[in-house]
Amino acid sequence: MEKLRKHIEEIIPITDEEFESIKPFFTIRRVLKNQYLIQQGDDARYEYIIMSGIFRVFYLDEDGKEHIVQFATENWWMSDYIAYFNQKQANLYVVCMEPGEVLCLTLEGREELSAVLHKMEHFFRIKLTKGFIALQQRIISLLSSNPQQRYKEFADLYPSLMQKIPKKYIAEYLGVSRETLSRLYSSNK
Amino acid sequence: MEKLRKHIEEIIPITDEEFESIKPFFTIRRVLKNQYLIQQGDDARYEYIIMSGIFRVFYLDEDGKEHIVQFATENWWMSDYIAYFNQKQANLYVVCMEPGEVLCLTLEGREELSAVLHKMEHFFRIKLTKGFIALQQRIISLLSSNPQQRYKEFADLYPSLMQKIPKKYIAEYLGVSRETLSRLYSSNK
DNA sequence: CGCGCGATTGAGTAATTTCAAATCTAGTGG
DNA sequence: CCACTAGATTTGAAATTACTCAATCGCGCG
Repeated sequence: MEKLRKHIEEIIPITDEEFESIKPFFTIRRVLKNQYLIQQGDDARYEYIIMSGIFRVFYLDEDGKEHIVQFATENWWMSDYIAYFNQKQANLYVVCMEPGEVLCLTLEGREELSAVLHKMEHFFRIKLTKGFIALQQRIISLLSSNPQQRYKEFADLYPSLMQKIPKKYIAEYLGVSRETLSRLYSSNK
Repeated sequence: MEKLRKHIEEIIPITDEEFESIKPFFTIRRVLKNQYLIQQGDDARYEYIIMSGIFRVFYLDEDGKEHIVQFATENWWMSDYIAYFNQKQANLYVVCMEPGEVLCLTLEGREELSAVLHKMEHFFRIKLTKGFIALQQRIISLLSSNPQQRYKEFADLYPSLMQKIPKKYIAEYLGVSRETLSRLYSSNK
């Protein structure tokens, strides 16, 4: 839980008392490799803050092909946010690639925290702002860069993930087939 | 300005007094067709809330090709958010396609409003949440749908824009050439 | 050692882009 | 009202890019 406090205080300092009131909203959960936190059809009851481990969030299309919405490691947030915020059934999957621990937060918890503690609403807003920017960057990248450039951008942005994640998932993140990705970096240095 | 109040109260009710304190943060600006609100290299001083008119936000790549980040009409927000939130120089362009009026808000204004009025921080958070979800939807669409499906999704989502916006910009939004887009709906009904 | 998963390679195919030209349309000025 | 123009759309054909499918290779783990 100390990690959570550090995480919050990267945005805004809080008192011991405040942190004590925040803690009960989060529950900790240990996750094993290949375990699913969310599957299509589930209620997306929680969003997860990652304490340790590596996860991927993906959409499975009608042809059974995976498309990766995001990777997530320490201090990242993840959920099927479309389902979570609208309290609908999940369309996405969240699965563990490297075992670890996550903190779970319900939407009611998030909203109550925001209502009761202005600082927490601020915290969530700032996190969302950063998330929003990151998504917009990715859209621009998808629209304007070819697969080769996108691969390079990804490698520059997330060097640590490059090491730890099978290339085929990176391909699914970039929106190319794994064969194409393989050819990109074998040919072009 | 009454429109602004209505816009805010779609999320959260405010008192007359509160609205009076909010108003001074916004300045109104009339915009002509083909006028640029932001150009690459500018300071992205403002975000804009659209009272009327139609706008597009786009990225111009090294080949001089446009890639549309978003369209915007009444009650939408727009800016080069990457530059705005980081207070860096803009990489994007914001240009008027149908004349109208916008409200302008600086980042300092946004932050001060958020700090002083918890309700406004709430308002911004909720708006960001919706924006975040929309961007994620678009990423999933870009990854998992072919141009034909994306075109249909766009038409379903924004039927009014279909009428008012030249097809070539829709192509740039969907990430296909205008020729390809043209062929899509000429062949496939 | 052998299995299973991931990565690579090759060949053929499908989709999209590019470039060029023709057509269409809305707005302007005579 | 008509002719003209600029921009938008469509069409055609060739070139490019990425995909699919299939086979092979490589490696870690039991």
